[in-house]
Formats: sequence, structure tokens, C-alpha cells
Amino acid sequence: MSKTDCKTYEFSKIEPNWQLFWEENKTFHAVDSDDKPKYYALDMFPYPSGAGLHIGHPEGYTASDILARYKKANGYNVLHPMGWDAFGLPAEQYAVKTGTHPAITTKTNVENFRRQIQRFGFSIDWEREINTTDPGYFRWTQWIFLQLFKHGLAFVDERPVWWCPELRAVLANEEVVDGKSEVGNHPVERRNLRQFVLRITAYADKLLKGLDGLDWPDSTKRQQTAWIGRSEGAEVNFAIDGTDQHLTVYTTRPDTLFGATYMVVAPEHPVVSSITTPGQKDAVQEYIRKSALKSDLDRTDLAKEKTGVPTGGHCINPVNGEKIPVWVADYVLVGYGTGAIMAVPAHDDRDFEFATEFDIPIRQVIESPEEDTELPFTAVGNMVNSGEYTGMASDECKRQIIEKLEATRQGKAAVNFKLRDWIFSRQRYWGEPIPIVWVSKADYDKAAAQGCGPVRDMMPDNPVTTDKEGETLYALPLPVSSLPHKLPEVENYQPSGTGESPLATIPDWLNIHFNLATGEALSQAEAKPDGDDWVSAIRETNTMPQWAGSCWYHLRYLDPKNADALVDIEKENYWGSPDFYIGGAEHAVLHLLYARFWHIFLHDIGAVTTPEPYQRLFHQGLILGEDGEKMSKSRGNVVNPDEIIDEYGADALRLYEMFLGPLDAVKPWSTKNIQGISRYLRKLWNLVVDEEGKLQSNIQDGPESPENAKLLHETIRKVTGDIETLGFNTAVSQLMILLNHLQKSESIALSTVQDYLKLLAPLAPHIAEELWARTGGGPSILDNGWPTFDESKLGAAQIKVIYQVNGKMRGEGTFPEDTAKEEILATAKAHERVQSFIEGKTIRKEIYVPGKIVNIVAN
RNA sequence: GCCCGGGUGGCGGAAUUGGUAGACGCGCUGGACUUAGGAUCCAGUGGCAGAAAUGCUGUGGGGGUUCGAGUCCCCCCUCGGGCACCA
Repeated sequence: MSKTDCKTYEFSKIEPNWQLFWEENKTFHAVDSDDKPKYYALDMFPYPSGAGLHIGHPEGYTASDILARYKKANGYNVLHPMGWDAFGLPAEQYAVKTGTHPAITTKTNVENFRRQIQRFGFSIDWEREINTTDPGYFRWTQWIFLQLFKHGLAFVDERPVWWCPELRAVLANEEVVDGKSEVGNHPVERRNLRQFVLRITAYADKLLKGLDGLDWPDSTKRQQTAWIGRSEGAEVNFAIDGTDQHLTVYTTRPDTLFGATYMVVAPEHPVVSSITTPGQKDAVQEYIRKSALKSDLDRTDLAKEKTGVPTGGHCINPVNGEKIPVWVADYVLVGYGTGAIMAVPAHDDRDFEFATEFDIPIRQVIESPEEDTELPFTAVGNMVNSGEYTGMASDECKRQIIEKLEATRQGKAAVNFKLRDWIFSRQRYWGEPIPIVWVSKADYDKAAAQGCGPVRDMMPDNPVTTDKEGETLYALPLPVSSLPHKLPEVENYQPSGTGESPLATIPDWLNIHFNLATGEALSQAEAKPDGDDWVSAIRETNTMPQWAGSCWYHLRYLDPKNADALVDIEKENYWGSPDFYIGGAEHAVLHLLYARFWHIFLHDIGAVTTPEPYQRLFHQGLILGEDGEKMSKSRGNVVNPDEIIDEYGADALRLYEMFLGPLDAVKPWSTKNIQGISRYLRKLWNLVVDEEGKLQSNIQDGPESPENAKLLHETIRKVTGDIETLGFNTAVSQLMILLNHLQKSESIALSTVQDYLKLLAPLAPHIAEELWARTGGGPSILDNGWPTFDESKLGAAQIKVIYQVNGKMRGEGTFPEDTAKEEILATAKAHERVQSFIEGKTIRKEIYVPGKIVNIVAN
């Protein structure tokens, strides 16, 4: 019933057999509460592309599967789910080309991915499968959006995006290469478009502080820290000469205020027009015009020389009353700080370069403790040329200057972040529609005047507005009860000519009658119903970016079919945060930052109990092609897992991916090397099973030889430790060592073989189940516990000591554990080879490291 | 430019706190079995010298600390990743 009747290692029969067994017996069905401790192993779910699975996907899936199976064997209640991040551009582009609905493409691709993944025999609870494009899923993605909207974290702004006039399309940054569209090589330009933006900056501090407690790779934490980019400094007010206005700058080095010899404002800074003198007007306008034409790439190109023009205006330095010129230059960015800086060329690389270029005075105000300081000097030191602060340490000076600025109301301590708000809308079809409608101010006020109701309940404190064709429109939420807000059918997936989503091209969907009280929506193709609450509205046509669905999927697996909440809080509380989350390092900032933002927000509004989404994170390393290059269709070095499984089996592929090298290392694939694993599995089969398919006659119930037992227990220790620390490559090699040894044994205890199979089961589950059944064990092998390490089996009563002379190995000896130091040293010195190296020399020193090494120093 | 992570046989890679460098696998060499082997088994395999025992040498390069360094410190070369005028 459970085992096959194979006489040789026929993985093509054995593997499907056990996959069926696991499915029929619900071996990996996860129950939502249990007395056992829980273990939640999570993979970054894939985008089901048309190309199918590549060899990199199963690397992470195998790792999480090993942990899931290992934990199950150790008595845990394990959850190991899988799903599909299925909204996205490729299906939409395919639709534009062929007219095939993206839902159809997605369905086909998901089926192919599922089939491919199932061939690996992962311990996945397929009853919990999720798909971000299912209405039952994305209604909750939309629900979260409405919560963000209600809490004032979603707003609308004009933001520059890449627009390609030729393609009539908005392009993502990744789709623009060297100022041309990736498709067709057409020129692109910056265009301001109305965008929904999520106020992730409101969470900058929480996102930064939360990192502390996470068990994540340091490099990933560092990347997020750098991305959030917190800096501490001061805002300083400089009076604009000849007016009662002032210009505020942000600086991290208020201690260098005495060295400020000019100021710079960004070309987009609002003060430019008023500060510019008549004589400089033309030059400044020309400069602004030119920099507006530059792409972001040009503006941030460090290699180019700095540019700028004087405005003719001046400001007064608050610390010394000095009058200094104000320039406009595009090396200052309008979006950071106040968009204006004080320039201290002696102590800032960029200002130094600019001042040198334009012959602006450079005044040193900090002296290095070392001699011969070269400017620019950007470190800390002692103040010079700084009035009352001269002689002070620059750190202390910084504190005192901030204090004084605050006391005289000329400035204040300030914190800045590099983190920008998250542009959340996409002008596309294949995404979650944003559940918002637009109404007039009068209608909005009417909605706001309601005491409660499905619309009123989700309205923010401050209205979200946008200007369209001269009219200001107000955003109202669709009621939660109307979710999921589904995509309408369209004739054509092509974007509109104005850079709006294809949804904007369907008037019957776009223009609606909207009921302010109930949130009901009806097409304007129908007659307007009676009643004061019905108003005219237009729908939001943007959709959400692909990140949306992956921001909270870790929660949905816990309760995938819940129609009343995104997750039942009891279930969420039981399963908690994934104990292990594995995926590519390319998501270090985007997905992993966005998901943290949403999760922390959900925690703040009480929707979840865990403060962070992913407690323990790991990145598997890229698997390169045989040529050592990244696998890609165009290089022709892509390895198809289906073909490898056909030829070598899933167990071989799983083991080989783990044997390739450390899990987090980038490593090249080699189809030739998988032979080693293939041989290993066949050797194992032949160790256990004879030509008739019966248990080998030298495997007998009874005690094990001390020698076999010793290596078995070394292996139990090594494999157990290696699985815990994800050292799967060395776990496999230790299993090979033990097999090589057992092969040479005349007889083997049945218990040894069974323990061996238990150790192998997480890594190569099919052959382990099959051979386990052949030894008379009842399936699943995972229900039979994990081997226990017994130190007494190691025979540690003997110690091996290495003899060195002058640090070089010259011999070795074995002693009873309690042998005295003197005896070991004497034996070592009497050793023949040791003798030949110390003969005729004077012994200077004798070192004995207990149980390890003797080193005789002689010359 | 700045911040990380690497560099060990022909190849992928092993090596607690500094303590036998090269585990395991691939490949290669020789042998056994075989009509045959791209199957299987046995032996060998860092380099140089030697029939062998063995000796010397050896973890990107150069210096240093130490009885002892792949491992620790300093300088440099190189490959990979991330950030990139954030004041």
C-alpha cells in the first residue's frame, strides 16, 4: 500500500508514489492550534511567469522544506505554505500583444508552476494555497488600503514619472535604459502625473528601530538602514539680506557655521524667484530651464563637473553676521532637507569642488589633530577661526551652537530621512483596483456631514484631493462591504493616450452614480436612482503596484479562506511570525521594507498581534549557469528542473542543490557533478535493498558494533547541528561519509539503518520513506522521531594527540583520556620522527594543549 | 567615491576558541569485473624532488603578532553585491 515493489532505485516510480501517499494521508496538513510547539516556514512566493520554474526557485524551497520536515520529525506542528504573486506586467504585456485576458495567462502559468513545484515533493499544505489575483485575496489588500486611507497615510500628489510619447505609456524606472524605452528604444521624458502615494515616511522611525530585534542578515539590515537614511543635525535660519524674510537650511554640521562662505538653493526652490536680483534674472532662468531638462541620471552623475549660477542675492550668517552670496545649483536636491544648504567648502567634498570651480573663498574652521590637514577635511577636530568656539572640540561646538541657535530662535535641532513616500499607483490593468471614487467638494462635504455609515467610516480626517481639468476633486472610499472591487472587462489592454490606465478608457465603468450613505455605485449608463444621497462620481483608474499583494501574504496563509477578516486574530496569535523566511537578497529593501510598513501599520490598528512580519530572514545565494554567468534565456544557460528530475529524480536534485555549497553563497551549477549525488543514492539503495527488493541480509536486529555506532553518533550530532545552522552542504557530506563506512561493514544493525534514514528524510524525503518502509517502519518516517545523540557512543575515553616540532606536524599518538601531561610529552619526545628533528638541538619550550597537540620548540 | 562580502588543488567546496590545510563530491590516473562500458568496485591524486620511506613547499601579494596563522593585526591587488551630490 505504501512502499513500491521496485527492485532497483527507480525514482520515477518511488517519488510519485510517496507524493501521492503524503497527499492522501494529509501528512503535511497544518492544524491551527495544537499542544505541540509551532513552526512556520515561509518561502518568498514566486511570480508565476510563462517561463516556468528555474533552478534557483527550488534552492530556497528545499531549504525551507528541510527545516519544515526536520521540525515535524522533532514533534513540531509545522506550517509550510505556498502561493502565487500573480499580478504583474508580463501577463499584461502578453495581453496587449495577443488580447488574451491576463487572468487566463495567469491561470495557465500557476498550473505549470504548481505542477513543477509538486514534483519536488515539498511538505507544503496545498489546502492553504493563495493567489494575489483571487478576489477573495485582493479584497483584503484593498481593505488594508482603505485602512491606510482612513488613517491619513494615503494621499494624492503630482509625481514625475517616465512617459514615452511613442508608446503612449508610463514606464517603470527599470523599463528605461539610458533615456530610452527598453522596448522599441524610443525617447522618454519626465511627466508629472497624478499618483496615489503612501506615507511610509511617517513610519521611518518605527521601520528603523524595528530592525534592531530582527534575526536578519546584517547586510540586509544595513541596506534598509541606509535606505531609510536617518541623519541628525540642525535647521538654521539665514536672514535674506534687505528683507525681513529668511532662508532655512538643513545641516548635519552646525559646528562648521563659521566656515560657510556661500549658500545654495535647488533650482526648484520657491525662494529663487524672489531672491534673484534683476541683473541675474536671465542667467538664473536659463539655468533652471536647463536643469529641468536633465534626467535624474544626469543630475546625479558624480563624474560631471558641478554647475550653478549666482542669484545675486545674499544672506546673513546668524553666528557672525557675515553677508554671503546665494547660488542656485542642481547639486542641491529640492526633495531633501529644506532644499537649501549653507556651503562650507573647507569641510565638505561637494562644496569644495564647487568653490574651486567658481573661485569662492574657502575658510578652514576645524583643525585635524594630525598635522598637514588637506582640505576638504570632513572629520571632527578642534575649532579654529570660529569666534568664541575657537579651540573647542567640534562635537562640543556642535552641541553649543545648536543650543544657542535655539535660544535666539535662529534655528533648531532637526532630523532628516532619505526615505521617500511610496508612489503607490500604476497606470495599468493587471493589478488591484484602488477602491476610491472622486466627487465634487459639495458632495464630499455632504458625505463628511454624515455621522456614520460605510462611506463616512472610512473617510480620513483631512480630505484627499486632486485637480483635474481645473476642478478640484475629492476622494471618497468605496465601502468595505463592497469589496472585492473587481477589475472590469476591457476591450483593449493598451493604456490610454494620456498616460492613464486602460481602465480610464471604459466610460460605463468610469462614470458612476454613487450613494454617499451606502456607498453603492451604479454605471451612468443606467438612470440615476431617486434620492438625495445619489451623486455623480468617477472611479479611480489606477491600480496598485505588484508589491501590494506581497505585503501581507504571510498573514493570509494562516487563515486563507476567511471571508470576515484578513486573518483571524486567534490564528494569527497562534502561528505568530514565520520562524523562517527565505528568499532572494534582491528584495532587501523593496518588498521587505514595504511589507514591514504594512505589517507594523496593521499592528498599530490592532489587526495583528505580532509587531514585525518576518522575525528570522535568510537569503539563498544565486545559482549561476554552468558558464558561471547569471542564468538567462538570451545566454542559453538556463537549466530546467523538469529535465533534471526526469533524469536524476527529485531527491537527487534537492540534495545536489544543497550540496553545491553554502546556502547563502553564489555558486555555479554543474550538471556533471550531480552524478556524485546520483551514485550516492544508488549506493544507499543497494546498502539497504538486495536484488530481490528485500532487506539486505547483513542488516539485522541487534546491537551495533562500537565502530559503526561511533560514526553514527558523530553523524547524528553533525547533521542535527548542520540543519539547525543551515549548513546543508556539510550535512550531506557527513551522510556520505557514514554511508561509505557502512558499505564496508560486514553486518549493520537495523537501528543504524533506520537512524540513517531519519537523518536523510528532511533532505531526500522520497527515498527515505521508501527505504524506511523496506526496513519495516510505518510511514511517515517523520512521525517516528529524530535520532538522539549519545555522547557515550563516541568512545571518547581515548584521546589523539598531534606531535609538532617547531609548529610542524611530525607524528601522533593515542592515549587514555586521563594520561598525565608529563607522560604525553615524554612519549612525544621519544617518537622516532620527533627525535630526528630535535636531535642535536636545545629544547627551548614544550607546549601541551590538553587532548590536542604537543609542540616542541627546539633550535 | 563610500559601505559590505569573497579570493583555499584541474573544478564545486571542507576546516570549534589560532592547533594534522584540502573533508565530501566532480574530474583525472592505474587496476578489477565485463562481448562492451559513459555501469559497478578497488587503489591513488596540491606542487616540487624521490622507487619508496621521506623532505621541502603551499590557503591572492607584502609585512607583523605567536611555540603555532587559511583563521588575528597593518598595507596592497582582485572579484562580487549594495549605495551613490541626502548637505
